[in-house]
Amino acid sequence: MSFALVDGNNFYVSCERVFNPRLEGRPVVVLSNNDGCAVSRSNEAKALGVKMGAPWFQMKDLARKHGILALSSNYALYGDMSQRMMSVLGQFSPEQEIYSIDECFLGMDGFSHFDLVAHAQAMRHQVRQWIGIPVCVGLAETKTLAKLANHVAKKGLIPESDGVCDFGRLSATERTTLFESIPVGEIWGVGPQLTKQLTHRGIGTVESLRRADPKVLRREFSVTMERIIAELNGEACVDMEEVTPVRQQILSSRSFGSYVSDLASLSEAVASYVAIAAAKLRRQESLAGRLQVFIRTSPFRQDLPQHAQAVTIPLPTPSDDTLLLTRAALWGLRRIYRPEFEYQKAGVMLMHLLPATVGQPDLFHAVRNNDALMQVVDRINATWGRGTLKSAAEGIGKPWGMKRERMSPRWTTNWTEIPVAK
DNA sequence: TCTGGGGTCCTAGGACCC
DNA sequence: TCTGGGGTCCTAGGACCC
Repeated sequence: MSFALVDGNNFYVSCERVFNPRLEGRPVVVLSNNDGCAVSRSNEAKALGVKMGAPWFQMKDLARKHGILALSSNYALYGDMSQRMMSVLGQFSPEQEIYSIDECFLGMDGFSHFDLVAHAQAMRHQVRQWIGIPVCVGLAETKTLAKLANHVAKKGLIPESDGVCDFGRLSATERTTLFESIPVGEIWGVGPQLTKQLTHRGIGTVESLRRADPKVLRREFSVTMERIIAELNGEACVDMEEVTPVRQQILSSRSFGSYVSDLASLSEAVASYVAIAAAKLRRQESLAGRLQVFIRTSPFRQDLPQHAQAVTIPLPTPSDDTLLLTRAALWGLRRIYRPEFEYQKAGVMLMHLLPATVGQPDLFHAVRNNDALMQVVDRINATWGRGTLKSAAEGIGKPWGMKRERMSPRWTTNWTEIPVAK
């Protein structure tokens, strides 16, 4: 088997730079919702020590001192740029798995007569020219190794690699030397906890994990660890997933722009999250058997009284009806709500999903379910934008809504915000 | 003042079945 | 001292990913 992993460099920042060249060469970060944490950083920002996920309010001094520019996240822009990038990359292989907003795997089986490195350079060039996003490419015989090769390409660990790394071109000893220099935590699937436990056992590098006994580590950790070791040794255990599998749960939650303690605002928020989740549910043609509502205060504010609670509501029959789901959610919210707390976040999770075609309607389905209405709502919102048609329970002004003070325009998805050349 | 959102997989343990 | 064997389903919690 042979895989390529293509990954956009500092993806959100790169999207912003496409439409605002003044960001080029400067330290830039893109913040999470509510302008909370740094989730994408330009190389210049990384060099200044801005860590992934660092709370922005703690970095204000650093930002002032070095002129770091911060932007609110603009998912309309990133989502659209992602689709464009993926469609260009999809032309370089018959098999493509879109793994996240900024990366995809390409199946490279049958490309053995190609110069893979030249092929990868062609991808980089094409994406850069047509979309404006810089990407790196990793090539290897398993997905785990392709991810690792991508890391090597991005960090420039092999001189003159120029954004592409093909493990197939390394001799056995070159591989060993390289793997001995990479910490075990860089491996796909090895997070902070496993890094700590592995290092404790004297397994601190990629090479030492590759040579570890898979049976022993399976007993001490889990099958996942055994698979990782096999993949590091070139035995492919994880195949391409070309059709995105339907979700098994759908979650919609947000932090509030400021703390909320009244039931009316919480109800509006919960109703809004139900609408988002239910629309996703209908798009994948599923029904939900259960719905969970949760609310919580800020865990970072231990100086304030804490409350976090969830309630799961089994639905009488599986449903995808926003109005019915909203009623269930608000019923649940009233059960867990306590007026004396300052809530920071609420959310709704749809669970026990099953395909709409096998859902068993009960005798009163036709009178109670709003199938036709939902279709109209989805169609109108698809044409005119999310939230054009909504339930009154969602509220109008949404004063509890997200803080986004530094948002760039939706350059590519909204006629009124399209860039103008003067 | 201010700390993201949305997922998956795996394991353990309890309830329950015959 | 010793109390069957084999299975499913569900939930909670932990770890990981981007």
